[in-house]
Amino acid sequence: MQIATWNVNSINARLPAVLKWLAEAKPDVACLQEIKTVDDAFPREEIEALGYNIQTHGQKSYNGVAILSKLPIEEVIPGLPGDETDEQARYIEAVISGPQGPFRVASIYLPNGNPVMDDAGQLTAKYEYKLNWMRRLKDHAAMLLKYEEPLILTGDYNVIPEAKDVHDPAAWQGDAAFRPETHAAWRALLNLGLTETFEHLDGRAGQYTFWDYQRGAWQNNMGIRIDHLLLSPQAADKLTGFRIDKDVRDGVKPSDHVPVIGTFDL
DNA sequence: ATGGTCGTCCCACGA
Repeated sequence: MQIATWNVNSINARLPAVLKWLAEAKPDVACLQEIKTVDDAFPREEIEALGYNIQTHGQKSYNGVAILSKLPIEEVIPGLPGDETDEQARYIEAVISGPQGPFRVASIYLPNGNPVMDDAGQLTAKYEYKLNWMRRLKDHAAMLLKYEEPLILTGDYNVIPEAKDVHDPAAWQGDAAFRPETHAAWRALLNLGLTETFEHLDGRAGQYTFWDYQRGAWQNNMGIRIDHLLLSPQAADKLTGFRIDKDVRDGVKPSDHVPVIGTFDL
């Protein structure tokens, strides 16, 4: 069972690249972020033709998340609980019918949070929104963990966990993905009892999931690791592999993120 | 060398 996450940076701009990768990698479940479209404009037919069921939580121009699954999708929760006034489409969760029983996945597009400081040296509303969103995610994850079922919380977390996960830590000092407050919120989430897939299986430095379009970042391997899979104990027990499909970054009209895939005996 | 690239949608803004 392959469960993937990929920030596609517009599903419609990325459709040829997404179809090519789905056909080659054949993930059973693919969580997409930044689809940048409303539900009605999602290219359903082309993706359904590859054998996927589709659930979207879209938004015009910005954000938007989706879950593609070759297996039946049962329950769907669009939107991160905890703030009825939050209008940004950054979370969708679904229960999937696996061959050995149901498991739960979430496709997460955690806020970027930059810029962190305003001219007066105060934290910006954008960064406060990121920190609040991370608190809401922690609260929701704590509730989900009580189900004691396989749970995979995956997506673009916009969090660089450690210095080894960035090409030049000094250059990213102060960025919203690498701030002490961000790291504290990240650790609080992990401390609920979630397992970080990459750290669990590999943990080596210099393996990235995002390279900026600017400054020849890809050509010079100036990347960061911000796309993650977090697992409940019941999912971690079934984890068998992990990979980053970094070659996708070399394709035609690539996203600035690449797919990240966990393999499970689920 | 203080720019540089995308995507959305048409004007800046977000990343």
